[in-house]
Amino acid sequence: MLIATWNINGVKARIDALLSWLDERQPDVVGLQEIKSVDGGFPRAEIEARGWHVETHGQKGFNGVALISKSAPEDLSRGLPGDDLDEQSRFIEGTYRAGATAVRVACLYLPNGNPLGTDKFTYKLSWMRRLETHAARRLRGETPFVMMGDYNVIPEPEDCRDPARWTDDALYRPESRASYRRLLHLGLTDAVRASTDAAETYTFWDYQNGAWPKNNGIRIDHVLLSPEAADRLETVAIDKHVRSWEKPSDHVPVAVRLRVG
DNA sequence: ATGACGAGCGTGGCTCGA
Repeated sequence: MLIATWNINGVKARIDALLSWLDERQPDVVGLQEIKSVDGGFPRAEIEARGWHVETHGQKGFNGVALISKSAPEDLSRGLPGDDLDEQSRFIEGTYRAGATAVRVACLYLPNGNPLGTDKFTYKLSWMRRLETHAARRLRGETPFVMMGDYNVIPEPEDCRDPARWTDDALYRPESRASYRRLLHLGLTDAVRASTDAAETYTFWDYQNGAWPKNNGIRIDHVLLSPEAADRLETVAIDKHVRSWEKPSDHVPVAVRLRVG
């Protein structure tokens, strides 16, 4: 089962790239972040016309997440539990079946948190606490669980080109990194780091200052696996070539293949 | 040497992102 995450940075602006990538990659499930669309504005028809199933959790102007899949999910849920007053659309989750195997897949867009010293940073940290609580609950079950998305966290110094530039950024603050480590300590496996120790392994390159041609990137899009999912891990890929396409997102897809059946 | 990002919203120039 091929499961992927991609911060698409505006699904309406990126529909051609999305369709090309779906054709090429044929994922069983892909979680999108930053669709920047309400549910009614999502380009659902073009995607469904090619046989895909679409579930959205949109919001006007920014944020928004979606799950696109070959077959329809079961038990779909929208929104991260733990705060009924949170109106930002950043979480969607469903169960996908392949033969005898069911996999619970969560797609998340974790708050950026900048600038420091504002409620945006406290929102990020409180959102991460809620994610911890949710992950702990999912890990108590035995269904393979994949929790993936744009985490907006640079986990380690080697996950960026120039750590000194990020010291006062919410993506690299000790509090953000500690919270990410607490997720791992629950028993989740970072799929990319389980597959490679290679330097300069990135998933995002800024549009500005020639970041892509200079490979000045950061690794912030992560696929975390429960033990039951990690035991099934076959391959991990970062689809870097997509960053060279016309009108690209600043993020590229990250895909894992799990053994099922 | 200079200016060098992009989407959404909505029609000018903000907000938001990382």
